[in-house]
Amino acid sequence: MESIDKISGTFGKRCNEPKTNVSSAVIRRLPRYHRFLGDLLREGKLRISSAELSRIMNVTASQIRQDLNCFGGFGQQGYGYNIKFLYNKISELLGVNESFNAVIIGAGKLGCALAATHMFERRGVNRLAMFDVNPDIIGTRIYDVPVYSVSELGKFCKENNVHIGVITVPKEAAPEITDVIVEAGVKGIWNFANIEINLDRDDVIVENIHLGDSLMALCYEIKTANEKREEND
Amino acid sequence: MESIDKISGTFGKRCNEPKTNVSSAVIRRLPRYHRFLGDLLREGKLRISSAELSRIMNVTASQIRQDLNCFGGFGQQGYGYNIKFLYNKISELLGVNESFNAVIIGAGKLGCALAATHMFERRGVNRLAMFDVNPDIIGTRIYDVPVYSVSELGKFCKENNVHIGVITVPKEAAPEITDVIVEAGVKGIWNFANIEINLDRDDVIVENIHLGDSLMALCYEIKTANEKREEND
DNA sequence: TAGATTGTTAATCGATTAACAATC
DNA sequence: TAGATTGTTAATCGATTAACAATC
Repeated sequence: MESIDKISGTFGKRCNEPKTNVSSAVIRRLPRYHRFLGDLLREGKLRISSAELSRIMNVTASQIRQDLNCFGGFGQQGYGYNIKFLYNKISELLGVNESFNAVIIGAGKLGCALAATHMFERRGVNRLAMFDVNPDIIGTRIYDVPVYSVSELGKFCKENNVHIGVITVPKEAAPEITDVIVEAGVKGIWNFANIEINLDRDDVIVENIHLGDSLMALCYEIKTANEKREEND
Repeated sequence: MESIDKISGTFGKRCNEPKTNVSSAVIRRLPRYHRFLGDLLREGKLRISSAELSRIMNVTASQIRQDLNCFGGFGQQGYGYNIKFLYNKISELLGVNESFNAVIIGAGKLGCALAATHMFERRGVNRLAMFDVNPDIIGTRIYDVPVYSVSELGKFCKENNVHIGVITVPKEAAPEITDVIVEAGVKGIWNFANIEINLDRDDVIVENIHLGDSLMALCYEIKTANEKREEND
Protein backbone atom coordinates (compact mmCIF):
# COMPACT_ATOMS: atom_id res chain seq x y z
CA MET A 1 0.00 0.00 0.00
CA GLU A 2 1.14 3.46 -0.82
CA SER A 3 2.57 5.43 2.04
CA ILE A 4 2.10 9.08 2.75
CA ASP A 5 5.55 9.30 4.23
CA LYS A 6 7.13 8.08 1.01
CA ILE A 7 6.62 11.45 -0.52
CA SER A 8 5.70 13.81 2.25
CA GLY A 9 9.33 14.07 3.29
CA THR A 10 10.24 15.62 0.00
CA PHE A 11 7.63 18.33 0.05
CA GLY A 12 8.89 20.98 2.41
CA LYS A 13 11.90 22.00 0.40
CA ARG A 14 10.21 21.94 -2.96
CA CYS A 15 7.68 24.68 -2.40
CA ASN A 16 8.09 27.65 -4.71
CA GLU A 17 8.04 31.26 -3.76
CA PRO A 18 4.47 32.27 -3.04
CA LYS A 19 3.06 35.28 -4.87
CA THR A 20 2.78 38.39 -2.76
CA ASN A 21 -0.55 39.63 -4.03
CA VAL A 22 -3.06 36.95 -4.80
CA SER A 23 -6.23 38.03 -6.57
CA SER A 24 -9.44 37.93 -4.62
CA ALA A 25 -10.92 35.57 -7.21
CA VAL A 26 -8.38 32.97 -6.12
CA ILE A 27 -8.81 33.60 -2.41
CA ARG A 28 -12.56 33.21 -2.67
CA ARG A 29 -12.00 29.75 -4.10
CA LEU A 30 -9.69 28.56 -1.34
CA PRO A 31 -12.42 27.71 1.18
CA ARG A 32 -14.10 25.57 -1.45
CA TYR A 33 -10.92 23.61 -2.07
CA HIS A 34 -10.62 23.26 1.67
CA ARG A 35 -14.11 21.78 1.94
CA PHE A 36 -13.67 19.26 -0.84
CA LEU A 37 -10.23 18.21 0.34
CA GLY A 38 -11.60 17.77 3.85
CA ASP A 39 -14.28 15.46 2.48
CA LEU A 40 -11.72 13.45 0.52
CA LEU A 41 -9.55 13.20 3.60
CA ARG A 42 -12.46 11.85 5.64
CA GLU A 43 -13.06 9.30 2.90
CA GLY A 44 -9.51 8.12 3.51
CA LYS A 45 -8.13 9.12 0.12
CA LEU A 46 -4.39 9.84 0.13
CA ARG A 47 -3.67 11.57 -3.13
CA ILE A 48 -5.45 13.27 -6.01
CA SER A 49 -4.52 14.75 -9.37
CA SER A 50 -5.75 18.13 -10.54
CA ALA A 51 -7.69 16.29 -13.25
CA GLU A 52 -9.60 14.13 -10.79
CA LEU A 53 -10.27 17.02 -8.43
CA SER A 54 -11.47 19.10 -11.35
CA ARG A 55 -14.10 16.48 -12.15
CA ILE A 56 -15.32 16.39 -8.55
CA MET A 57 -15.42 20.17 -8.17
CA ASN A 58 -16.67 21.09 -11.62
CA VAL A 59 -13.80 23.40 -12.48
CA THR A 60 -10.86 23.05 -14.87
CA ALA A 61 -7.70 21.25 -13.82
CA SER A 62 -5.80 24.22 -15.16
CA GLN A 63 -7.52 26.53 -12.74
CA ILE A 64 -6.74 24.29 -9.80
CA ARG A 65 -3.04 24.17 -10.65
CA GLN A 66 -2.90 27.93 -11.27
CA ASP A 67 -4.69 28.68 -8.03
CA LEU A 68 -2.51 26.46 -5.88
CA ASN A 69 0.63 27.75 -7.48
CA CYS A 70 -0.08 31.25 -6.25
CA PHE A 71 1.03 29.98 -2.87
CA GLY A 72 3.86 27.70 -3.89
CA GLY A 73 4.19 24.27 -5.46
CA PHE A 74 2.11 21.93 -3.35
CA GLY A 75 2.13 19.02 -5.76
CA GLN A 76 4.58 16.61 -7.28
CA GLN A 77 5.00 15.96 -10.97
CA GLY A 78 3.84 12.54 -12.01
CA TYR A 79 2.11 12.01 -8.66
CA GLY A 80 -0.43 14.73 -8.06
CA TYR A 81 -1.23 16.21 -4.69
CA ASN A 82 -0.97 14.63 -1.27
CA ILE A 83 -4.41 15.38 0.10
CA LYS A 84 -3.45 15.73 3.73
CA PHE A 85 -0.46 17.94 2.94
CA LEU A 86 -2.54 20.13 0.62
CA TYR A 87 -5.40 20.34 3.11
CA ASN A 88 -3.03 21.42 5.84
CA LYS A 89 -1.38 24.00 3.61
CA ILE A 90 -4.72 25.54 2.70
CA SER A 91 -5.83 25.44 6.34
CA GLU A 92 -2.71 27.36 7.20
CA LEU A 93 -3.28 29.92 4.45
CA LEU A 94 -6.84 30.44 5.60
CA GLY A 95 -5.80 31.00 9.17
CA VAL A 96 -7.52 27.91 10.56
CA ASN A 97 -6.13 27.37 14.04
CA GLU A 98 -4.88 30.90 14.34
CA SER A 99 -7.25 30.93 17.33
CA PHE A 100 -8.97 34.15 16.37
CA ASN A 101 -11.38 35.41 19.01
CA ALA A 102 -14.88 36.41 17.97
CA VAL A 103 -17.91 38.00 19.56
CA ILE A 104 -21.45 38.01 18.22
CA ILE A 105 -23.28 41.29 18.60
CA GLY A 106 -27.03 40.78 18.53
CA ALA A 107 -28.52 37.70 20.18
CA GLY A 108 -31.59 37.60 17.96
CA LYS A 109 -32.64 34.69 15.79
CA LEU A 110 -29.73 34.92 13.40
CA GLY A 111 -27.11 35.63 16.06
CA CYS A 112 -28.26 32.59 18.03
CA ALA A 113 -28.40 30.42 14.93
CA LEU A 114 -24.79 31.34 14.16
CA ALA A 115 -23.77 30.73 17.77
CA ALA A 116 -25.36 27.30 17.64
CA THR A 117 -23.42 26.07 14.62
CA HIS A 118 -20.01 24.48 14.57
CA MET A 119 -19.01 27.06 12.00
CA PHE A 120 -16.61 28.83 14.31
CA GLU A 121 -14.94 26.03 16.20
CA ARG A 122 -14.52 24.09 12.95
CA ARG A 123 -12.32 26.94 11.77
CA GLY A 124 -10.54 27.42 15.05
CA VAL A 125 -12.40 30.65 15.80
CA ASN A 126 -13.42 31.06 19.46
CA ARG A 127 -16.87 32.40 20.23
CA LEU A 128 -16.06 34.34 23.38
CA ALA A 129 -19.35 36.07 24.00
CA MET A 130 -22.60 37.48 22.66
CA PHE A 131 -23.92 40.98 23.27
CA ASP A 132 -27.49 42.22 23.32
CA VAL A 133 -29.71 44.97 24.69
CA ASN A 134 -32.45 42.65 25.96
CA PRO A 135 -32.24 42.54 29.80
CA ASP A 136 -34.03 39.16 29.83
CA ILE A 137 -31.09 37.37 28.28
CA ILE A 138 -28.16 39.46 29.50
CA GLY A 139 -26.32 37.37 32.04
CA THR A 140 -27.54 34.04 30.61
CA ARG A 141 -25.67 31.62 28.39
CA ILE A 142 -26.89 30.70 24.91
CA TYR A 143 -25.40 27.49 23.53
CA ASP A 144 -22.77 27.84 26.17
CA VAL A 145 -21.85 31.34 25.07
CA PRO A 146 -22.26 34.03 27.74
CA VAL A 147 -24.48 36.99 26.87
CA TYR A 148 -23.44 40.45 28.04
CA SER A 149 -24.87 43.92 27.73
CA VAL A 150 -23.85 45.90 24.65
CA SER A 151 -22.70 48.60 27.04
CA GLU A 152 -19.76 46.36 27.90
CA LEU A 153 -18.88 45.59 24.28
CA GLY A 154 -15.94 47.95 23.82
CA LYS A 155 -14.35 47.13 27.16
CA PHE A 156 -14.73 43.39 26.57
CA CYS A 157 -13.11 43.55 23.12
CA LYS A 158 -10.13 45.48 24.44
CA GLU A 159 -9.59 43.20 27.43
CA ASN A 160 -10.02 39.93 25.55
CA ASN A 161 -8.12 40.59 22.34
CA VAL A 162 -11.16 40.15 20.13
CA HIS A 163 -10.23 39.83 16.45
CA ILE A 164 -13.63 39.39 14.84
CA GLY A 165 -16.98 41.07 15.44
CA VAL A 166 -20.03 39.36 14.01
CA ILE A 167 -22.81 41.89 13.59
CA THR A 168 -26.38 40.61 13.60
CA VAL A 169 -28.13 43.66 15.01
CA PRO A 170 -30.87 45.64 13.23
CA LYS A 171 -29.42 47.91 10.59
CA GLU A 172 -30.12 51.10 12.56
CA ALA A 173 -27.76 49.91 15.30
CA ALA A 174 -24.99 48.65 13.02
CA PRO A 175 -23.02 51.89 12.47
CA GLU A 176 -22.66 52.60 16.19
CA ILE A 177 -21.66 49.00 16.96
CA THR A 178 -19.10 49.26 14.19
CA ASP A 179 -17.58 52.39 15.70
CA VAL A 180 -17.32 50.73 19.10
CA ILE A 181 -15.60 47.56 17.97
CA VAL A 182 -13.28 49.28 15.52
CA GLU A 183 -12.21 51.64 18.25
CA ALA A 184 -11.70 48.59 20.48
CA GLY A 185 -9.29 47.16 17.94
CA VAL A 186 -11.08 44.34 16.14
CA LYS A 187 -9.40 43.30 12.90
CA GLY A 188 -12.39 41.95 11.01
CA ILE A 189 -16.13 42.46 10.83
CA TRP A 190 -18.55 39.85 9.61
CA ASN A 191 -21.63 41.92 8.95
CA PHE A 192 -25.11 40.47 8.57
CA ALA A 193 -26.96 43.73 9.18
CA ASN A 194 -28.89 44.92 6.16
CA ILE A 195 -26.63 47.89 5.57
CA GLU A 196 -23.18 47.92 4.06
CA ILE A 197 -20.29 48.78 6.30
CA ASN A 198 -17.54 50.61 4.48
CA LEU A 199 -14.47 51.67 6.42
CA ASP A 200 -11.82 53.96 5.03
CA ARG A 201 -9.00 52.00 6.63
CA ASP A 202 -7.18 48.90 5.54
CA ASP A 203 -6.40 47.55 8.99
CA VAL A 204 -9.97 46.38 9.51
CA ILE A 205 -11.43 43.94 7.01
CA VAL A 206 -15.17 43.95 6.43
CA GLU A 207 -17.17 41.10 4.98
CA ASN A 208 -20.71 42.23 4.23
CA ILE A 209 -23.23 39.43 3.92
CA HIS A 210 -26.52 39.96 2.16
CA LEU A 211 -28.44 36.72 2.08
CA GLY A 212 -31.33 38.50 0.45
CA ASP A 213 -29.15 39.26 -2.57
CA SER A 214 -28.61 35.57 -3.06
CA LEU A 215 -32.35 34.87 -2.83
CA MET A 216 -32.96 37.56 -5.42
CA ALA A 217 -30.37 36.18 -7.81
CA LEU A 218 -32.08 32.82 -7.44
CA CYS A 219 -35.46 34.39 -8.24
CA TYR A 220 -33.98 36.05 -11.31
CA GLU A 221 -32.64 32.74 -12.60
CA ILE A 222 -35.93 30.95 -11.95
CA LYS A 223 -37.86 33.67 -13.70
CA THR A 224 -35.50 33.72 -16.69
CA ALA A 225 -35.56 29.93 -17.03
CA ASN A 226 -39.36 30.02 -16.91
CA GLU A 227 -39.52 32.64 -19.62
CA LYS A 228 -37.17 30.65 -21.86
CA ARG A 229 -39.33 27.58 -21.39
CA GLU A 230 -42.44 29.52 -22.34
CA GLU A 231 -40.78 30.86 -25.48
CA ASN A 232 -39.97 27.35 -26.63
CA ASP A 233 -43.58 26.22 -26.26
CA MET B 1 -40.02 71.62 -7.78
CA GLU B 2 -39.07 69.00 -10.27
CA SER B 3 -41.78 66.55 -11.17
CA ILE B 4 -41.42 62.84 -11.77
CA ASP B 5 -44.16 62.95 -14.35
CA LYS B 6 -42.30 65.46 -16.44
CA ILE B 7 -40.05 62.75 -17.69
CA SER B 8 -41.59 59.46 -16.67
CA GLY B 9 -44.03 59.65 -19.52
CA THR B 10 -41.24 59.52 -22.04
CA PHE B 11 -39.57 56.42 -20.66
CA GLY B 12 -41.62 53.47 -21.86
CA LYS B 13 -40.95 53.91 -25.54
CA ARG B 14 -37.28 54.70 -25.25
CA CYS B 15 -36.09 51.43 -23.76
CA ASN B 16 -33.63 49.59 -25.97
CA GLU B 17 -33.68 45.95 -26.82
CA PRO B 18 -32.50 44.00 -23.79
CA LYS B 19 -29.65 41.55 -24.25
CA THR B 20 -30.68 37.93 -24.32
CA ASN B 21 -27.82 36.49 -22.31
CA VAL B 22 -26.63 38.66 -19.49
CA SER B 23 -23.46 37.59 -17.73
CA SER B 24 -23.77 36.31 -14.22
CA ALA B 25 -21.36 39.03 -13.02
CA VAL B 26 -23.99 41.60 -13.96
CA ILE B 27 -26.90 39.64 -12.49
CA ARG B 28 -25.10 39.25 -9.18
CA ARG B 29 -24.86 43.04 -8.98
CA LEU B 30 -28.54 43.69 -9.61
CA PRO B 31 -29.71 43.00 -6.04
CA ARG B 32 -27.14 45.48 -4.79
CA TYR B 33 -28.43 48.20 -7.11
CA HIS B 34 -31.90 47.31 -5.91
CA ARG B 35 -30.92 47.78 -2.28
CA PHE B 36 -29.25 51.13 -2.79
CA LEU B 37 -32.01 52.47 -5.00
CA GLY B 38 -34.56 51.37 -2.41
CA ASP B 39 -32.68 53.34 0.22
CA LEU B 40 -32.55 56.42 -2.01
CA LEU B 41 -36.24 56.08 -2.72
CA ARG B 42 -37.03 55.98 0.98
CA GLU B 43 -34.93 59.10 1.42
CA GLY B 44 -37.27 60.77 -1.03
CA LYS B 45 -34.72 61.31 -3.77
CA LEU B 46 -36.23 61.49 -7.26
CA ARG B 47 -33.32 61.16 -9.65
CA ILE B 48 -29.68 60.21 -9.73
CA SER B 49 -26.84 60.20 -12.24
CA SER B 50 -24.56 57.23 -12.74
CA ALA B 51 -21.72 59.40 -11.39
CA GLU B 52 -23.50 60.13 -8.12
CA LEU B 53 -24.63 56.53 -7.68
CA SER B 54 -21.10 55.35 -8.38
CA ARG B 55 -19.81 57.43 -5.48
CA ILE B 56 -22.43 56.03 -3.12
CA MET B 57 -21.88 52.43 -4.17
CA ASN B 58 -18.14 52.48 -4.64
CA VAL B 59 -18.15 51.31 -8.23
CA THR B 60 -17.45 53.09 -11.52
CA ALA B 61 -20.14 55.08 -13.29
CA SER B 62 -19.17 53.23 -16.44
CA GLN B 63 -20.02 49.91 -14.88
CA ILE B 64 -23.41 51.13 -13.73
CA ARG B 65 -24.32 52.34 -17.21
CA GLN B 66 -23.05 49.15 -18.84
CA ASP B 67 -24.91 46.97 -16.37
CA LEU B 68 -28.22 48.76 -16.74
CA ASN B 69 -27.93 48.82 -20.49
CA CYS B 70 -27.94 45.05 -20.62
CA PHE B 71 -31.64 45.29 -19.96
CA GLY B 72 -32.49 48.36 -22.00
CA GLY B 73 -32.03 52.08 -21.66
CA PHE B 74 -33.45 53.06 -18.32
CA GLY B 75 -32.00 56.54 -18.18
CA GLN B 76 -32.27 59.79 -20.02
CA GLN B 77 -29.39 61.75 -21.49
CA GLY B 78 -28.73 64.98 -19.69
CA TYR B 79 -30.98 63.97 -16.81
CA GLY B 80 -29.80 60.68 -15.32
CA TYR B 81 -32.05 58.00 -13.93
CA ASN B 82 -35.48 58.35 -12.39
CA ILE B 83 -34.99 56.42 -9.16
CA LYS B 84 -38.49 55.07 -8.84
CA PHE B 85 -38.63 53.99 -12.46
CA LEU B 86 -35.24 52.31 -12.24
CA TYR B 87 -36.09 50.64 -8.94
CA ASN B 88 -39.28 49.24 -10.40
CA LYS B 89 -37.51 48.01 -13.52
CA ILE B 90 -34.90 46.17 -11.47
CA SER B 91 -37.60 44.77 -9.17
CA GLU B 92 -39.31 43.41 -12.24
CA LEU B 93 -36.11 41.90 -13.60
CA LEU B 94 -35.42 40.21 -10.27
CA GLY B 95 -38.87 38.73 -10.10
CA VAL B 96 -39.98 40.69 -7.06
CA ASN B 97 -43.75 40.29 -6.83
CA GLU B 98 -43.79 37.23 -9.03
CA SER B 99 -45.34 35.66 -5.92
CA PHE B 100 -43.03 32.68 -5.86
CA ASN B 101 -44.00 30.08 -3.27
CA ALA B 102 -41.31 28.75 -0.95
CA VAL B 103 -41.01 26.09 1.71
CA ILE B 104 -38.29 25.75 4.31
CA ILE B 105 -37.09 22.23 4.90
CA GLY B 106 -35.48 21.89 8.32
CA ALA B 107 -36.94 23.80 11.27
CA GLY B 108 -33.68 23.98 13.18
CA LYS B 109 -31.95 27.17 14.32
CA LEU B 110 -31.12 28.41 10.86
CA GLY B 111 -34.43 27.42 9.30
CA CYS B 112 -36.29 29.27 12.03
CA ALA B 113 -34.02 32.28 11.79
CA LEU B 114 -34.74 32.50 8.06
CA ALA B 115 -38.47 32.03 8.67
CA ALA B 116 -38.40 34.87 11.19
CA THR B 117 -36.91 37.46 8.84
CA HIS B 118 -38.71 39.70 6.41
CA MET B 119 -36.35 38.45 3.74
CA PHE B 120 -39.03 36.54 1.87
CA GLU B 121 -42.04 38.83 2.06
CA ARG B 122 -39.84 41.79 1.20
CA ARG B 123 -39.16 40.09 -2.13
CA GLY B 124 -42.69 38.92 -2.68
CA VAL B 125 -41.81 35.31 -1.89
CA ASN B 126 -44.44 33.46 0.16
CA ARG B 127 -43.29 31.20 2.98
CA LEU B 128 -45.97 28.53 2.70
CA ALA B 129 -44.66 26.01 5.21
CA MET B 130 -41.77 24.45 7.07
CA PHE B 131 -40.94 20.77 7.24
CA ASP B 132 -39.13 18.82 9.92
CA VAL B 133 -38.74 15.35 11.42
CA ASN B 134 -39.14 16.44 15.04
CA PRO B 135 -42.60 15.28 16.24
CA ASP B 136 -42.57 17.94 18.97
CA ILE B 137 -42.90 20.76 16.48
CA ILE B 138 -44.81 19.08 13.65
CA GLY B 139 -48.30 20.53 13.69
CA THR B 140 -47.24 23.78 15.35
CA ARG B 141 -46.67 27.18 13.78
CA ILE B 142 -43.31 28.93 13.92
CA TYR B 143 -43.47 32.66 13.26
CA ASP B 144 -46.87 32.02 11.78
CA VAL B 145 -45.55 29.41 9.38
CA PRO B 146 -47.07 25.93 9.75
CA VAL B 147 -44.69 23.05 10.36
CA TYR B 148 -45.40 19.73 8.69
CA SER B 149 -43.73 16.34 8.63
CA VAL B 150 -41.07 15.81 5.96
CA SER B 151 -43.05 12.78 4.86
CA GLU B 152 -45.60 15.19 3.39
CA LEU B 153 -43.03 17.33 1.61
CA GLY B 154 -43.41 15.96 -1.92
CA LYS B 155 -47.18 15.92 -1.83
CA PHE B 156 -47.32 19.46 -0.43
CA CYS B 157 -45.01 20.86 -3.11
CA LYS B 158 -47.04 19.32 -5.91
CA GLU B 159 -50.37 20.48 -4.52
CA ASN B 160 -49.28 24.01 -3.68
CA ASN B 161 -47.19 24.92 -6.70
CA VAL B 162 -44.01 25.41 -4.69
CA HIS B 163 -41.30 27.17 -6.70
CA ILE B 164 -38.49 27.38 -4.17
CA GLY B 165 -37.17 24.91 -1.62
CA VAL B 166 -34.96 26.29 1.12
CA ILE B 167 -32.80 23.50 2.51
CA THR B 168 -31.52 23.89 6.08
CA VAL B 169 -31.30 20.22 7.04
CA PRO B 170 -28.10 18.43 8.11
CA LYS B 171 -25.94 17.58 5.14
CA GLU B 172 -26.65 13.85 5.34
CA ALA B 173 -30.34 14.51 4.68
CA ALA B 174 -29.85 17.04 1.90
CA PRO B 175 -29.53 14.71 -1.13
CA GLU B 176 -32.77 12.86 -0.37
CA ILE B 177 -34.66 16.10 0.27
CA THR B 178 -33.33 17.39 -3.03
CA ASP B 179 -34.64 14.35 -4.90
CA VAL B 180 -38.07 14.74 -3.35
CA ILE B 181 -38.54 18.41 -4.14
CA VAL B 182 -37.06 18.21 -7.63
CA GLU B 183 -39.39 15.33 -8.40
CA ALA B 184 -42.22 17.46 -7.00
CA GLY B 185 -41.40 20.18 -9.51
CA VAL B 186 -39.66 22.98 -7.62
CA LYS B 187 -37.83 25.40 -9.87
CA GLY B 188 -35.16 26.62 -7.48
CA ILE B 189 -33.23 25.40 -4.46
CA TRP B 190 -31.67 27.68 -1.89
CA ASN B 191 -29.28 25.33 -0.15
CA PHE B 192 -27.73 26.03 3.23
CA ALA B 193 -26.72 22.42 3.93
CA ASN B 194 -22.98 21.95 4.13
CA ILE B 195 -22.82 19.93 0.95
CA GLU B 196 -23.02 21.19 -2.61
CA ILE B 197 -26.05 20.28 -4.62
CA ASN B 198 -25.29 19.84 -8.29
CA LEU B 199 -28.09 18.88 -10.63
CA ASP B 200 -27.54 17.85 -14.22
CA ARG B 201 -30.60 19.70 -15.44
CA ASP B 202 -31.17 23.30 -16.36
CA ASP B 203 -34.81 23.52 -15.34
CA VAL B 204 -33.94 23.63 -11.65
CA ILE B 205 -31.66 26.41 -10.42
CA VAL B 206 -29.50 25.77 -7.38
CA GLU B 207 -27.98 28.42 -5.17
CA ASN B 208 -25.50 26.87 -2.76
CA ILE B 209 -24.74 28.98 0.30
CA HIS B 210 -21.64 28.37 2.36
CA LEU B 211 -21.45 30.93 5.11
CA GLY B 212 -18.34 29.23 6.43
CA ASP B 213 -16.53 30.06 3.20
CA SER B 214 -17.14 33.71 3.83
CA LEU B 215 -15.86 33.46 7.40
CA MET B 216 -12.73 31.75 6.09
CA ALA B 217 -12.10 34.39 3.47
CA LEU B 218 -12.40 36.97 6.24
CA CYS B 219 -9.87 35.06 8.35
CA TYR B 220 -7.49 34.92 5.40
CA GLU B 221 -7.70 38.67 4.91
CA ILE B 222 -7.20 39.38 8.61
CA LYS B 223 -4.22 37.07 8.74
CA THR B 224 -2.66 38.56 5.62
CA ALA B 225 -3.18 42.12 6.82
CA ASN B 226 -1.59 41.16 10.16
CA GLU B 227 1.43 39.69 8.44
CA LYS B 228 1.89 42.77 6.29
CA ARG B 229 1.76 44.96 9.38
CA GLU B 230 4.38 42.84 11.09
CA GLU B 231 6.69 43.06 8.07
CA ASN B 232 6.55 46.83 8.18
CA ASP B 233 7.57 46.93 11.82
C1' DT C 1 13.25 4.20 -18.40
C1' DA C 2 8.33 5.32 -19.56
C1' DG C 3 4.23 7.33 -17.85
C1' DA C 4 1.99 10.64 -15.36
C1' DT C 5 1.16 14.96 -13.85
C1' DT C 6 2.76 19.17 -12.22
C1' DG C 7 4.41 24.13 -12.73
C1' DT C 8 4.40 27.74 -15.84
C1' DT C 9 4.19 30.29 -20.09
C1' DA C 10 1.39 31.76 -23.83
C1' DA C 11 -3.24 32.29 -25.92
C1' DT C 12 -7.93 33.16 -25.23
C1' DC C 13 -11.69 34.85 -23.32
C1' DG C 14 -14.54 37.92 -20.70
C1' DA C 15 -15.22 41.78 -17.81
C1' DT C 16 -14.14 46.46 -16.63
C1' DT C 17 -12.98 51.04 -17.74
C1' DA C 18 -12.37 55.01 -20.76
C1' DA C 19 -13.93 57.89 -24.22
C1' DC C 20 -17.13 60.23 -26.88
C1' DA C 21 -20.93 60.85 -30.04
C1' DA C 22 -25.91 60.98 -29.41
C1' DT C 23 -29.49 63.38 -27.29
C1' DC C 24 -32.36 65.03 -23.74
C1' DT D 1 -29.06 76.92 -27.30
C1' DA D 2 -25.63 75.16 -23.84
C1' DG D 3 -24.88 71.79 -20.34
C1' DA D 4 -25.37 67.42 -18.64
C1' DT D 5 -25.40 62.77 -18.88
C1' DT D 6 -26.64 58.71 -21.11
C1' DG D 7 -25.85 54.72 -24.42
C1' DT D 8 -22.36 52.47 -26.77
C1' DT D 9 -18.04 51.52 -28.98
C1' DA D 10 -13.20 50.83 -28.40
C1' DA D 11 -9.22 50.04 -25.31
C1' DT D 12 -7.53 47.98 -21.28
C1' DC D 13 -7.16 44.98 -17.90
C1' DG D 14 -7.52 40.63 -15.53
C1' DA D 15 -8.89 35.99 -15.22
C1' DT D 16 -9.36 31.54 -17.31
C1' DT D 17 -7.90 27.98 -20.28
C1' DA D 18 -4.68 25.51 -23.24
C1' DA D 19 -0.35 23.71 -24.10
C1' DC D 20 3.89 21.82 -23.08
C1' DA D 21 8.46 21.50 -21.11
C1' DA D 22 10.16 20.11 -16.60
C1' DT D 23 10.45 16.44 -13.51
C1' DC D 24 8.99 13.12 -10.28
